[in-house]
Amino acid sequence: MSIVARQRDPNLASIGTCDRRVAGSRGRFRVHSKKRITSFDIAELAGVSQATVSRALRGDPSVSEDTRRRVEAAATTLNYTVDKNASNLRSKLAGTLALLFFDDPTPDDSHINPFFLSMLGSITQACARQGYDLLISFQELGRDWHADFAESKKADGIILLGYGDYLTHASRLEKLRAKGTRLVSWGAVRPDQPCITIGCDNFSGGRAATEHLLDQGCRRIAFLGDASRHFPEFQERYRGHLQALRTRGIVPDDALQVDAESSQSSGRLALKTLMARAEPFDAIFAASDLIAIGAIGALSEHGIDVPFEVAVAGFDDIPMASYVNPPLTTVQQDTRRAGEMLVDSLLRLIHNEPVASRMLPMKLIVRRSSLWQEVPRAESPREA
Amino acid sequence: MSIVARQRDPNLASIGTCDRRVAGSRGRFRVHSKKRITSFDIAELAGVSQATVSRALRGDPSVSEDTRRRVEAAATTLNYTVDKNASNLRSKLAGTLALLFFDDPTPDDSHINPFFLSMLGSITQACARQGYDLLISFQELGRDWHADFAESKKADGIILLGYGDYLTHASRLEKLRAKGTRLVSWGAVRPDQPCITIGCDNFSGGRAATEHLLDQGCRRIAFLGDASRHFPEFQERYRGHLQALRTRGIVPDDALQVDAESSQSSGRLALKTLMARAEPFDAIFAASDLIAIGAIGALSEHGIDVPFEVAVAGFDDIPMASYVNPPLTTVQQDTRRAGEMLVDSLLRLIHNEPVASRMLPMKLIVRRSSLWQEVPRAESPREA
DNA sequence: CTGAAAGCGCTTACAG
DNA sequence: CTGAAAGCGCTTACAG
Repeated sequence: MSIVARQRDPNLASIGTCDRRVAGSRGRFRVHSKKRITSFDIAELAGVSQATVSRALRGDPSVSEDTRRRVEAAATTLNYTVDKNASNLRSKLAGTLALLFFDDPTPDDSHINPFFLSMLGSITQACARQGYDLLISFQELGRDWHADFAESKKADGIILLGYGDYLTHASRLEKLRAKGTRLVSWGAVRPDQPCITIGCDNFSGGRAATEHLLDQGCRRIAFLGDASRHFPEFQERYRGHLQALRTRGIVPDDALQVDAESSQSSGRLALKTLMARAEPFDAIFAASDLIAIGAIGALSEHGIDVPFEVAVAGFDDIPMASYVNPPLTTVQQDTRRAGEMLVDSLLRLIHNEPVASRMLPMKLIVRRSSLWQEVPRAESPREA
Repeated sequence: MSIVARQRDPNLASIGTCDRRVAGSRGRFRVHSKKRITSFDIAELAGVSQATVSRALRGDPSVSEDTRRRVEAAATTLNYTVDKNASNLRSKLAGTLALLFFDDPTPDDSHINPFFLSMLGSITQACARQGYDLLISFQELGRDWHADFAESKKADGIILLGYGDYLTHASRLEKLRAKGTRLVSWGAVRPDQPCITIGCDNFSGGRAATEHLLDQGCRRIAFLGDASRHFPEFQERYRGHLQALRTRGIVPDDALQVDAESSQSSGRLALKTLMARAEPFDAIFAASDLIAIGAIGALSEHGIDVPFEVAVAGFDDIPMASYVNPPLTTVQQDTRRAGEMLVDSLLRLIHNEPVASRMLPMKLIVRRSSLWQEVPRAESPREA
């Protein structure tokens, strides 16, 4: 045994001939000074092979309990950490998920949309619970986005997040899929989605919000939000809205739909556009809370009272919604659950387990912005 | 040249003897089918050595323009992406920063503190601008946190974020530093900080808020927030608060300070504690907006009007602050700037450039929650 | 300006 | 249960 050790360390032979103080001075041999501590160092200290160190540290069941303990002790002593790059290179796994975040940096708020911030938080936490790291990357929507994480082996899979214009993405998503990239996205759950998608039940949410406004006695409900194919989630909400109207025998009026993207400034602008049309309206269903909050601001500038003159409902239930004045009625999306589902689905994809797109239930949260009952309404506009 | 090629690919020799169809059928040689495309494939296609491919793709100036173009074309053709694990393993750089996020998961809000969410957003964006990826990791404050990113070579440096009890961290930070880990933290900028720290000018912020409240005529200003060494940022704000009082000749009253951590529920609780003490107070300076918002909620439950009976100021200027009722006077921290500074400082550290801790200027944002002037106050409590 | 060769620090068949 | 050996896909001196 000692012979083996001697063979391994040529310096050992010279110790006998060394001055005692020199030999005693640390660093005479084993001069790891600036060198990284590797599994070989642990192996030497624990008296096992490097391969065994690797197995022990990864919890391979074939390693004996006794050996594992010795290896772990040695690793602790030397303050050793496995080099992830080497480990990933060999195993072809990264232990990391990537979040591609698409944000249209609207000029007014350099702040990120609070809804997505909340999603981001829940995704991060879900990853942590699963023992994965999360790599975050912002992608400006306009630019050519690169999702090299998977190909470059930095991440095992990708989560796409953002109000996306999926039409412009479709070809890229297809390309990624062709390469075998594991991919899940947050968005509108539809049969034609190019990848596994987790999303809120936008249709039911839109219907519930509009039904609620109808229940309040509103008859001319404006929809603020881009209802085109470019914003499938908004479009679903709009479809739900239309369905609620039709079920009650109300003919939708195109003049009451104004495009808007999810920001306060856009909501404010949409309200002004709506006012300029001089169409009477008694309620607003905004495709997102930010739009709703912007619209409420514009309404109050026009001296229009919410909810007594115009009832307002939003979508998302961002934290701010319960603090605006009046508190905002909205459709809540369970971001915590959403984050969990996204991470869970992606991991299933990575492990080649069956996965399907899924729709998460929404919940209508009624707050003061939509409540007319308190004061009976004098002159509510009739249907044209 | 063709001889070299022949040596490289033993299959080449047999082509002549093969049935034409077999030789023609793709996959007879070069069976990359499931194999990853590597720099060797690019080298072959571009007619250069693998080393040259590596140089060309990294933009090494020694590569000729012509060669670079050929290599890039080949890479595009084969849809090649550099394997980051291999590249990092060799170069010992990750192109990634890690964000260790310390959050005390308070029972009431599973949501992340909005202030940090905003910091997270700005840090992510700053990283993107610098061409770095960001690895995010949640650390529960109570637990033994592991910052293995640097050692495991997944990240080139670490940003620490969170209202930290730095005393409990100090030893760990020291250990990391000893290992040579690049580290910057967000927090209280003090001479005794164990690492480079970027932070708001909490002292001036606290002073400004209290001076403002004094200017409004308030005389008994309660401070809601943990003012112990365990929350250095809150402590600085408290110190600023005390200084403002003393400058005006007001003797601080310990009975007006109530511990609270940054959450609404904690703010609510602190307000109740304060009320239970039966000490008169005419204003509240909360160490954070969340505390302030919680306190306002509790005040309104007690039928106490804000701002006419009690003026309130917070700290942070989270997005919600301008939407609560009444809108909250607060001390704004420039999160965008903060994120930039953190990333910038960390990169300087990584590049061995000189860096120093820095304090960012704050800005008092006066909103309605602190404004008494509108209605002259009847019975303001006198100093004891 | 380019190539041949070594090696980063692991994991994983293959043996025993 | 453990070891010897190969090799993951790059980067980087070292030559020329």
